[in-house]
Amino acid sequence: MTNITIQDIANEAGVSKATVSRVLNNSQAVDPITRNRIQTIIEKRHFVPSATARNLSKRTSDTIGFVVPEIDNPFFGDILRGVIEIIDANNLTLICCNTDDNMDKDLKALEMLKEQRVRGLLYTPAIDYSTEEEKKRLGKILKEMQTPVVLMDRRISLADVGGVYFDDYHGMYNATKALIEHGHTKIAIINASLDRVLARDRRDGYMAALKDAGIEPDPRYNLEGNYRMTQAYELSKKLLAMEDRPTAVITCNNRTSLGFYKALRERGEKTPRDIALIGLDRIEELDVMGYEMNYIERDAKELGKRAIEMLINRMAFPGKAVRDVILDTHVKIYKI
Amino acid sequence: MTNITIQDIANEAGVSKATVSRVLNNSQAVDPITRNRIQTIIEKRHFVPSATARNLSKRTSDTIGFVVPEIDNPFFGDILRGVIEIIDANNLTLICCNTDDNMDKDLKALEMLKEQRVRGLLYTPAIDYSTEEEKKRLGKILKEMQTPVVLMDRRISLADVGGVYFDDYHGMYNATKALIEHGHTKIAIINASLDRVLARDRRDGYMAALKDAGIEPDPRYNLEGNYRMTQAYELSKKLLAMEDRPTAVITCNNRTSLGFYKALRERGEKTPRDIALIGLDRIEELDVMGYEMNYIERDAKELGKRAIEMLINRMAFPGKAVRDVILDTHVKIYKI
DNA sequence: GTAACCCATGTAACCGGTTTCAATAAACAT
DNA sequence: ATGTTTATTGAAACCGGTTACATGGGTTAC
Repeated sequence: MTNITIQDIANEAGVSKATVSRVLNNSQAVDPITRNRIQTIIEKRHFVPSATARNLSKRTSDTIGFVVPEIDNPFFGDILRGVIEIIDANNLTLICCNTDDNMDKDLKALEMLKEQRVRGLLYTPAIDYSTEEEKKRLGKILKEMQTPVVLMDRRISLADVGGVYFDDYHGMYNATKALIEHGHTKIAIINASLDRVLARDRRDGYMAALKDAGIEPDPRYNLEGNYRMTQAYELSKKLLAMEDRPTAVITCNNRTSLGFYKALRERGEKTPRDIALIGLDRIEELDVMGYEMNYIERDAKELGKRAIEMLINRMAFPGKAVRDVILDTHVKIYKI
Repeated sequence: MTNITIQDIANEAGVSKATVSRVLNNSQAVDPITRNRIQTIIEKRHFVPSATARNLSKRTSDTIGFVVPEIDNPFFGDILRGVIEIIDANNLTLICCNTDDNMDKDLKALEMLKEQRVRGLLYTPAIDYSTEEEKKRLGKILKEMQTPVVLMDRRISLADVGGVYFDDYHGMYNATKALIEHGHTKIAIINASLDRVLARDRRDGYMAALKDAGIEPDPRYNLEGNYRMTQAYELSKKLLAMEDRPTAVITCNNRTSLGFYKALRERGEKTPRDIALIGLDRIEELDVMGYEMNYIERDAKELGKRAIEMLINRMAFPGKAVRDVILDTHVKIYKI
């Protein structure tokens, strides 16, 4: 009933388990005849060695942790897809965690992954931490994991932690610029919390474009949300109801775009007739349907690939200096 | 540099590692004073015991395998989300695999999960196996895993394997019926491969509705695909170009719906003006945008929850008879 | 013929936990 | 005071692999 072990194979082959282990790992010369005999038995018995025992013995594992805030968001789904492709190609194993953008769940997930002794960590931190203390705690836990960490999409400044990010600064800059070139001056941005570097980058790109065009930014157009559709919807509702409302809007992820659209639609309005929109991230379904949403394109699958590649590299060369990867973005305009 | 172990804690506390283990597991009475001392040290040192060692010693694990064909498809993303919620609540660990609907990758993933000695398996088999031999091989591997298996969404008849499925028969029946009631008689179905039970169920539901209405089915309207957008697109293109083409179409998943729309749009046509459509599965983005696609609703997240719940139950009561769960579907019609 | 070497394999310790069993001391009963 | 029970803890084996080191037979060199 119980699982067959290396000892069972050794017994049946009349050798010691060391020899079987050598066959399994191709680690030392084994007499071809013996090797053959052992391999035959292994196949006949469908013996698969226990990764648990191997990991314990080797004091390592081939397991990678993957922690993101919203696994059912296509953005992270695409990232995950990219990650898994490389994972498969390298015979690694992926443990997935979802945090709902809730730092408590982040910490719980990291704890669990430490317990699992993962070899590396791919991580998009929750948006909701704020205090310096929480940040410190996070940094400490990451350090304690004794394992390379690669951040995805969202940056936190921590020593020794690499990351793959999008160039949201220029994404926002170019999107804003495109709107300005089409005559817009009252441009709103539905951003995430400015506590976070990424959101500040986006705001900076947006501000820089305004400044370069000599447009005075209106603080009322500078919205802070949390990446969720519901909140973007609420913010948009207010925004659209303003008497001096903007003529163009930029969002900060796919959910925010949808939230904006929902609010807009409720008013019986639409883009670009009543207001212009440039969304952050393509929404595949809309594109296929021929629904022409302008967007800042970011290749999430590519980000996933680059992140896991960086992680594997860091696993291979632990000492090597960390260098972030910044991925380009492209502004795709149908009609403003 | 290396990880701190139970022995380190024991040394520092001046006790044996057995006692530390007892504290960790609350498994036996330990003098409150000793317990306190040990716990303090554990916290001070941020000791997290190795799951690997524990698993080896206990000859079990808290790890669940999750194998699906297309992790970046929102349908599976939703399932995954449901699964993870329950996983978290039960302090389990989830290993994710993607198969691209390719049975070779299925087998490779299952092998890997066996190696990891997972406690249970959530599995949506690839669509592309066909021969009896392959099916046998799959059954054998699943049996060899010595672990409960719960199938998700796609059924294969194997002894001792439970599953959670949607009632696609009635979904299709009701969708077809709705179309008929709106006057359609030439109704096409873009299905998956009829090698599979699920696709046959759907065809049966569709056929039954036609029969109940006294409509002779047209074999040319009975399309077989592979769940992918590209193929649905090709099939739809041909279908729409037929001279005696159907007046209504039913698809078999979200990708198929999009493929159909793409083909339709290329012809400058749209629903429901030129042809009626009922898609299988809601497409959230379209719904939010107010794009009124009729659909057969299936709650994928709920399926995920039910599947992992069933799995946990089977882990707890290994002997218990297997009983499948069939989830209802609802036809949502905007305009036909 | 013997020393030096190589090849194939076995022995045993080890990884970091859990668990059974035994030991000791304190508490209790008589 | 002595025997019995109970509470707390330690010693040691075990889980299923890996690996450093030892062993022994067969070659080769001289």
